[in-house]
Amino acid sequence: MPWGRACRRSAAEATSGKAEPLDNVEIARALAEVADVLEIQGGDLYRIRAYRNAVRTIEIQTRPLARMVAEGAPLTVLPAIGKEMAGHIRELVTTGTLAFRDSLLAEVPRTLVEVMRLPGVGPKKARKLWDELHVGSIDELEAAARDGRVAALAGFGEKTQAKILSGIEEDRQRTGRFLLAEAERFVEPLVGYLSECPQLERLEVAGSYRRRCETVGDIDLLATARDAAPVMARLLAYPQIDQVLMAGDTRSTITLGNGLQVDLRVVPPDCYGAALLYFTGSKEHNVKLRRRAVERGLRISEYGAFRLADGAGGGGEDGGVWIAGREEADVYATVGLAWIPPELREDHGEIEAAAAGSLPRLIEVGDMRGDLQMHSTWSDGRNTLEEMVAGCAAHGYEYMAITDHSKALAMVNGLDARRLKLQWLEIDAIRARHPEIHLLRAMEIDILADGTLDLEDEMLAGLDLVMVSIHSRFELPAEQQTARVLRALEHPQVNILAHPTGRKINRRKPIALDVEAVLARAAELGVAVEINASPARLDLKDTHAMLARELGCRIVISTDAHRIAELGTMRYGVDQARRAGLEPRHVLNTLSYPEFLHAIARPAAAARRR
DNA sequence: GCCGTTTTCGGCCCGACTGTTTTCAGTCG
Repeated sequence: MPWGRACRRSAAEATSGKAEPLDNVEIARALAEVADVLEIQGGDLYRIRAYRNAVRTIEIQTRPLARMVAEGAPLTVLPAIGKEMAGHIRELVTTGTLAFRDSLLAEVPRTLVEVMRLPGVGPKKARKLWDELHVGSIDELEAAARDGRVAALAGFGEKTQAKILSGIEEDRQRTGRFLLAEAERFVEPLVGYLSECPQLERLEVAGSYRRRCETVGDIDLLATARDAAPVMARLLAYPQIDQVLMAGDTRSTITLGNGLQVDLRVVPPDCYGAALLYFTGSKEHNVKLRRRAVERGLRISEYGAFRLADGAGGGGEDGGVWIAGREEADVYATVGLAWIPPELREDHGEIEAAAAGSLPRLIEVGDMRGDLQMHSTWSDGRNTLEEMVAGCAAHGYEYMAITDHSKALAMVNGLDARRLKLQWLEIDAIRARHPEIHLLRAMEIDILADGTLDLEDEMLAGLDLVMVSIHSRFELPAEQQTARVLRALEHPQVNILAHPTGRKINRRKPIALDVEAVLARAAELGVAVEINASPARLDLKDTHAMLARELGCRIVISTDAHRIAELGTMRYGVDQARRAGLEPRHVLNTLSYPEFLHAIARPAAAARRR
């Protein structure tokens, strides 16, 4: 097959003079390297951040900066690009290199940055490892740690050495998958860019992205077009391409600057539905679907559904007669199934449910009537309480809870009883000014190491909503951690257990917790559990949320927004709820305000049993 | 280093806690 050839732009080509000018990916990478080395050198934090902000801007530009430079367009109109950055960009475009970056890299190797990212190692320790052991990469660090050279360094010790080794181990096991939200940040501009191609008819992102998995490995784009060539040409001209791995007539594979691999296939309209089904997966879902087809004398592939001649086996030279494939629903219909929402396609019982006509009416963002976790400038939020209220009102919510941190989180200016009372005064005033939304007095209260709460009981009684969560002592053994959480749930004032496992996807493992025991007890006590919609948390995760539903838990979805813009992350929580098969009736904050207040209250019987 | 102000510079998260080490980097939200 004429899949084309892989090609890679090398730095040598870029600097050879006859090559094309640097593209956005290379420009962003050069500035990121500056930020990395400045960090190791202990440079000014705000200066480092300025470079990182510039990188973020460049990463999502769909216009080539080189063209802007060539046309003399002002670069400083772009956010986070000032005089200095504009100068760097012009230098990179016109000379292919950046003297400032090169001078920084003369002092430390760029692989030292990976060393700095290990847990327990920061800029200072990375620098010391380089200066004293000449360790400049993860591999070199592993070797040094194995012969005990790391522990012998001043400022290091046996435990640090062991932590480094386990950190390297974890780093190696990391999946290389991207957070869904992070992938989205790169995919949405690409989809918008491709959509401007006049020959393009339909375009959809398939794969785990479409199933709304919490992380995605790569991106599968599926398109139909009368003529595939202009669509492929437009993809290959995308300014954010890092490498072209494959460039064929109907299929191309590229990587973007952040390493995300993107596959584009152009298929004929007659098999678009079948191909979308095939490339959306999951594999397990497809396998079961194909088996169901075989039972009915059919064959389903990415090209369509085919009726096999009597006695014909699957996969033979006679592929059967094409009977469907234009739309996904047509293909499902051939095996007697209703169309199944992508989020459910994990072979978790959705095919049986579709066959029985009992697919859930999945929850949607539009069902949400309130947001129940967010922070303001009273603790670590970036917007004032009133700004958050206005933000929630703009989202059309009927109610909201402001949940600043409690005093145990001193570093985020957590509230003690005195400041909480002051906040209540402000809440009273804001309630008067914002009759359009019900503002609940709430708090995200730390569960202390022994399972007690970080707020006095008499203050708890003054809250409309008590949310509890863990922000410390993540490493407790399972038995102790579970007992800690269970003790907190038993407190009769507690309404919601927030981000129950405390995980940060790709960054922090969940706490050792008997999730089933906690969910079961929460269900008995009438304590709701949260699906935290923050893209890096998504906690409860999909399977835990499914378990919560099965156990009869009350469930809420909230954003944990620390600024107005993050109120929009509700959709990621809803995505996970959909993957768990949740309907609006399973989620308390789809209820009207009076119904919600009634539903969130702890049943008296449960409180008495304490 | 950028931004926004109301044009020449201050704000931009940061500061208590932990573990390891013996003075401080890393962590947490």
